[in-house]
Amino acid sequence: MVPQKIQDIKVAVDAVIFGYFDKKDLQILLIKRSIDPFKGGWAIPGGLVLDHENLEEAVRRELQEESGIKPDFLEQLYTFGNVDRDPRNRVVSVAYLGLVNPSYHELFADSDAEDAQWFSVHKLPKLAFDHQNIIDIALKRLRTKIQYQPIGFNLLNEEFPFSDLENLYRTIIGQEIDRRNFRKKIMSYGLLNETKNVKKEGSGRPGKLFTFNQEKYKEWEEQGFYFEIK
Amino acid sequence: MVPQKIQDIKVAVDAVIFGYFDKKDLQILLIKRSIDPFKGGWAIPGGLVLDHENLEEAVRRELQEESGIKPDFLEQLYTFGNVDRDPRNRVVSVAYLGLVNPSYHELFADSDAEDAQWFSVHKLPKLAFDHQNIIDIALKRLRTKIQYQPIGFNLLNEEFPFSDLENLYRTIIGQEIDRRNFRKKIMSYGLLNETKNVKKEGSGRPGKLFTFNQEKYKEWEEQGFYFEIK
DNA sequence: TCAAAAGTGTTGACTTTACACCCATGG
DNA sequence: CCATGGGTGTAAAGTCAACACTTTTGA
Repeated sequence: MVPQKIQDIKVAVDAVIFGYFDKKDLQILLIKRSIDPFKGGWAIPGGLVLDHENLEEAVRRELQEESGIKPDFLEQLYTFGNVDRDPRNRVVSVAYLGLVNPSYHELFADSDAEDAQWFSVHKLPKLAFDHQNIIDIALKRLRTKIQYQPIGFNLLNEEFPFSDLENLYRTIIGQEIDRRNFRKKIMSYGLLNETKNVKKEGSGRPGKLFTFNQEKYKEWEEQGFYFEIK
Repeated sequence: MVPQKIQDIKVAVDAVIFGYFDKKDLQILLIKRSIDPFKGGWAIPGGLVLDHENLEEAVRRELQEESGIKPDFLEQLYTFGNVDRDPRNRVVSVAYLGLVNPSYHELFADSDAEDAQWFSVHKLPKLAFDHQNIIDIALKRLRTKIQYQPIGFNLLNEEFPFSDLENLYRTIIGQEIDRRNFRKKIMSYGLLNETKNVKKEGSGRPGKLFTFNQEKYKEWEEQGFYFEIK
């Protein structure tokens, strides 16, 4: 196929992990680099793939090592392979997009990173390598994807008031939505199970709590829906 | 980030190239391997990335070398990185999806391949490596994508009768479509420019020839449309 | 004049949008 | 009783689906 000249390219994985805290912005997980290049700078988690592990295993391991996070949803995003991405070697990096409910995960920085933190997508620090570009692409994908697959639920608590879902969509899409029409649409998909519980905290009338229906989720995940928000 | 143990993984690119001949099935470009493993077997074009070239450059070079094809449309599909993909080394392969109008491209097998041929997606030979899997994923992507982006035009001649577009959709989606509704919908997007020419060959009433509107294409490519075919 | 493919409209069903007031609770 | 957020319906506009006959050409 190709002359067997020795190839000098490294393979890495990186992860853009989104988390959502109610009433706040959409957040992204960043780690502070403990080694050069960009030592002390912020970057998305990631690292070189080990010889014996599959790509997704590699991302999960790196996430674990660098931040303690185990994402609920994780899918391949895009592979970045330009020759000048890394000042040391040529590195081809397979980027993943992950979703996490941060209230179920404690963040800690392990050996491989000096620190790990959530940052609002609107207030990101300057990032190492081409990571800002990777995040931009991830955000675009998330915004598109949430409109035809029910992945948003991965960011919410197991039981959540309807308004959480509403705010999540508002936040991710960055656009006002009509509460009545939104509720009708979501309800029509049959994705939500009503529980008998109600939200306690906060002022105002307590909202019913919902869980989401895993079977319906799978159905809609496969066939997709069309959910344009006006 | 990660201990600098020497990594032993190779980086390759592969391409699933679709071509469409009027009145025929959708076709895929395959090459006959001239080296082991799978020597003499059929595979999708591809090969190792050179140190100094970007990923997309690598695919284009390999396609050129192995078949003489320069795809009109080419985008990254997915990266396949399981540990056991290749019996020799570990190879991570970045797969691309390409579209070509075969009547504008002569196929030839160059030094790197014994032969290069179009195969109907419905009559593929047994394929090397995990290439059948890659093709399955590419087909799925093509079928989905053609329903929200106007990429189909890349498969047609520069001037084409409306029925070509119709048949193309029928073929790719593998489903009957309503001619009247289809035409209305496509026309409403403003993607087509009517020419003064008509199709000559074939029996029956000659059809007007159309070209497609590059500017509108770009618009719709970015914003996407929603085109479910019933 | 026949066969083959091109071209073309309308109606009813359904879906989407726009829009505002009352309700339940806690302080 | 006030503030806060939760919960709900309807009508008009727009879009989609279903459906069949006429036109143009070449043989």
